[in-house]
Amino acid sequence: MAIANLSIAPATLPKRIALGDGKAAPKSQQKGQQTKAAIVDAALGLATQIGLEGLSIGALAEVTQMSKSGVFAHFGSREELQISVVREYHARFEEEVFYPALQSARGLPRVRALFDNWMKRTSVEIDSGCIYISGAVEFDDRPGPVRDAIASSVKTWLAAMHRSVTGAQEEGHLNATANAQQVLFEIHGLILALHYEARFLKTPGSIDRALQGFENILQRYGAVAQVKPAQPATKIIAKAKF
Amino acid sequence: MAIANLSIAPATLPKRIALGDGKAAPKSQQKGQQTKAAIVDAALGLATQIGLEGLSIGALAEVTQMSKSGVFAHFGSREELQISVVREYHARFEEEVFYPALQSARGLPRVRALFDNWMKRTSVEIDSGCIYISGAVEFDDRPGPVRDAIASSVKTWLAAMHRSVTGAQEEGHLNATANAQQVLFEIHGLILALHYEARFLKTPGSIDRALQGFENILQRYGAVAQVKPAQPATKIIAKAKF
DNA sequence: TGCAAAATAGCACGATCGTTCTTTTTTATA
DNA sequence: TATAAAAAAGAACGATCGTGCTATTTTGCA
Repeated sequence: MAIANLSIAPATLPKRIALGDGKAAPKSQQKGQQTKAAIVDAALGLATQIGLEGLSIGALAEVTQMSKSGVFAHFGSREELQISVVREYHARFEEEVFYPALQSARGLPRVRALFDNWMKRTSVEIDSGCIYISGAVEFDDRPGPVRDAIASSVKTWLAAMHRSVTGAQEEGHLNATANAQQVLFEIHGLILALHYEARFLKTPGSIDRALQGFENILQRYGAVAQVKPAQPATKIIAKAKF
Repeated sequence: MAIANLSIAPATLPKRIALGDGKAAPKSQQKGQQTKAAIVDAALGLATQIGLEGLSIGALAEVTQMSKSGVFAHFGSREELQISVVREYHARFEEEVFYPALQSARGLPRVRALFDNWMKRTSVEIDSGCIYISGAVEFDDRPGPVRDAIASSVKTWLAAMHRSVTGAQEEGHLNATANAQQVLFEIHGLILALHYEARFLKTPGSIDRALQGFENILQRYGAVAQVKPAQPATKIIAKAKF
């Protein structure tokens, strides 16, 4: 199960075969997919730093110690390479941010876990860069499949966060009259401000400000006290009530 | 007087001579500065759409009906052209967002006016693009004078907003115990989320969400009711108290 | 009006880009 | 181990890029 039913098939990964499936894995291609995965991995590393548009096949060939045409052959076009990178990013985001949060109980704990994981990833990306943010800027008025891939991934993730918020409302952890879209917008703003101020402006203390902003949002939207989720968190603001 | 004492001299504009200054304006260069201003104007239009990195001298020459070398000669390097664009953007931002807000009274009215103007500009930039946002992504790990120019402009503006918030605290319009940096971070997040969701994701209702978010922030940080500033505003949430 | 200076155009350069085509090497299997 | 297929390399293409150099045009002033 992926973030949503419209999850993207990880075509670039070496097919993570279901263990003990009985049926032998399709043996037709092996080395190809393997090096393709290595190329996508390197491309993802380059793209997070210099952006999907800055990603060049020549530079990628140098990094992977391959020839330009050798790299190119795996994708058929630069655009297809970019899409593969977006898909790989999506898969890792899902694996790192979404899935682990499902361990937390439905309601406010899961909202907190999702945000915490999102924050952790964004904190790392202060150094490495974020494709969802740079890609949005690079493709915001350039229609095409790359833009569609990025937008679809982001929307999938935001929809997952949205579900967790409405879930928290249904559990009575958040004010039922609150507009979940509004909550999401404000949370999204915190992440974007963190990325901007920490990565570009290098403003110290940005992470704490994002965390504090999240607590402010929860408080405003009527979060009642919860036992903090298992993950080590930073600070508790909401007063105990239950 | 500019946003801050470290304001940038508008070297690219046709010298906006002080009217009736007595002294004759320096006549040594005229046509040159004039076409240079026209080039910068066209460059700004291109850069907001496709970014400072996407800005090419060839495309600029085509737009301005000039030769590549004719355009190039005015700047000496592409980097200098980019810096000129940033400076021009800064000047217009100042003129459009900062100065008009000084008409509003110190304190909360001025904070509201600054944010309203910022919102208006950002709303326009949903279609045209914003150099402070795209530039941050393009140059976030590329040191150099272009990055410095963008960062300096943004910091100047954020510092101006920061002063207005502390001013509102001194006037007793906002909670004196509030952290102004925190307030600014959250406001900045609203602008960034608006740009992201409206321009890239094309999510409807984003403008209203940013406006609502601003009211939420003011309410949280103890805004007492104010007579709304002269500018037509959208909605009042805070309850009357004074 | 003539003349120096400034502004603009023309042209070519080296570099890099994505892509195509052909050839060589490597892989997987019968 | 032989062989066909897949993977990778090599070389070249047209296009675009920023930039430098030289010629031409335009400007402003004596």
